[in-house]
Amino acid sequence: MLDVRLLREDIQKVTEGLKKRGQDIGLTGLLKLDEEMRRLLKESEGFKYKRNMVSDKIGELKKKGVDTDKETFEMREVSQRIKELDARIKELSEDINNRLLNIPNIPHSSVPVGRSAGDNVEIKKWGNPHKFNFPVKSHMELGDAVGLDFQRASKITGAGFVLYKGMGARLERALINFMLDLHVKEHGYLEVSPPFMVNRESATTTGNLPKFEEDLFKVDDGNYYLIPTAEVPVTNMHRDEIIPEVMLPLYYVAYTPCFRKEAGSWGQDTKGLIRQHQFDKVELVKFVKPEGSYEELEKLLSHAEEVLKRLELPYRVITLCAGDMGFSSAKSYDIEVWIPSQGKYREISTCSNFEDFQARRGSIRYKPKGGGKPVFLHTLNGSGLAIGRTMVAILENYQQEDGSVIIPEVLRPYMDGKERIP
RNA sequence: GGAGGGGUGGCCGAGUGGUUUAAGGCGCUGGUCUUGAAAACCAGUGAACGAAAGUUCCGUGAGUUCGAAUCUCACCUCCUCCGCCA
Repeated sequence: MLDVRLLREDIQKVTEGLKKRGQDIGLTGLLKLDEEMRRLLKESEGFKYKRNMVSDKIGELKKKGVDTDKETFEMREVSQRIKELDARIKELSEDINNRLLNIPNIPHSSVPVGRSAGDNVEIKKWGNPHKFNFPVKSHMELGDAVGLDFQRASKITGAGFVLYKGMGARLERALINFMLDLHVKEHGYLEVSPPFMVNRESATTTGNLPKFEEDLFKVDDGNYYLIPTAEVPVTNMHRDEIIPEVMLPLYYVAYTPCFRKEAGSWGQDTKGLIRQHQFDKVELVKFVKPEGSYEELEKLLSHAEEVLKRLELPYRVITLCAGDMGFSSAKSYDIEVWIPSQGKYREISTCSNFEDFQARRGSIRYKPKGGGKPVFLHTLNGSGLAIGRTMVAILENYQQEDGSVIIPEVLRPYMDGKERIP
């Protein structure tokens, strides 16, 4: 959420920032509402001051046994007026808030201008795609032998789900454990295992609500939502909290399944593991002071990259252009892994700095050491990594002519030393 | 699912209609004292809006009243017991 004060003080800057995203949002109406609300608030407070004074006086007079009918009658009207004003103020502030909640974050100055994925900028490549001297198979073709069962998942639930069996299930679990261990033991993250359903407030903090409700699975029973990423529950760990400065930075890593409706992406990646309604992901989340948040983003990115380096999977990193970034992000990098069957790099992680956008929505602040007012901190997160797509990359990049798949060395300790599946 | 009891500042805890501008304690910060420390003593210690005066916040939301932490209703949540259950 943007700061209303920024709108009041520099509406030009905000408008330009949003234009960079390709969004032309009129803000003058919002400013008018804000002005009116503040005017009424002043008026209401004046009446409240009066009410408090006279009410105290009534108390004293009554103690002395003096008649207070005149004052009581007068205050009855004042109270009525306050009630009306407060009702209007509440309406206005709800309206203002709703509008603010629907405005995306302003891109950081280093973010390239652009409308869509075509304008993203590649900044780094690592590893070389392997040359195969036989026709490469897709992970769907390879998957059968290692226990990927799409047919049965579809019978059990429907399209967009997968059933892992045998060594496939084992490989998935190995990936989760490998990634968690790396981030916990070597990168200094605290492992958390959060709820997989969240309430409205939590989904609003991260920016999934109110604008993107159609992307979420709703659990009707309790007004809960299945999480689309661990970012949602983990970021909300500190919602409505004021953290002592000495506690910062906070690094968390969480493994969770993720549930997404994928509304609006019909027809893309309909087959295979790339796009599923449910997939597993290991997610990195940081709470940091504003000053260092962009260095923290670089570090976060390197932590996610490290997973691919150790798995020896070729990848590249791109900076997302303003138009291709997520709603809440101020700057995002995508890591894309090489997919041999498609002959291109595909997204496997997004690392983002949200600055204080989410912190403001969720009121997540820290208390400065030397005293002073609480300050909104900066939140960041990134996949480290998406398990399903990592599975795809391993199956395809490590495939052998006979249809078997070599297990990357770092995963073997998690698989009883096995070197190859099936 | 049934029955009962709670939710007050960083923490503990008093407060059942009007000097409560939320007592008191602990913790924390600063000071005095001390060779240094501890102890003792003194002072200061929540948040939002506002230039300020001030207004608001005692789980949340409605209501009663001139006036609500305090009374009424609904909801949320925690605890105890019973039942069911991984």
